[in-house]
Amino acid sequence: MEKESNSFFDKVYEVANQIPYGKVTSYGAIAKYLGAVRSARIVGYAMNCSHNKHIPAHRVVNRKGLLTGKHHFAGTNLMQQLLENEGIEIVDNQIQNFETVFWDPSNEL
DNA sequence: TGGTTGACTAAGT
DNA sequence: CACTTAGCCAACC
Repeated sequence: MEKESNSFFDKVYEVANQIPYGKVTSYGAIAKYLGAVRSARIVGYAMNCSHNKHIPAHRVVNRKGLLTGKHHFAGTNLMQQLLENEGIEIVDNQIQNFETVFWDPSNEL
């Protein structure tokens, strides 16, 4: 039951799990919370393996609020469907009112 | 052990 | 204002 996650990935998973319902965040925000703003790419890389974990990766988008990683989901618009199911409006793969639904772990945690 | 990759971000053209 | 280039850093082969 070791929760000591030495890997950067596991740290990302913990933060992603703390994303509240109906909210989204960016890779850079998670990286910033982990103290590695420049490792935003690593966060996205970690999400690549999130399928094995129970991580709401659909709540994590890039800084522009664009669903860049939707291609990695099962369906074509599965990621968008999940977000819309949480009350988030998405048009052209871009989150509307991004600032409204944006959740910054560094600010909330 | 070393080199490539990538669900990013910021800056430049 | 939109596209291009460069820097970043950890995991993967």
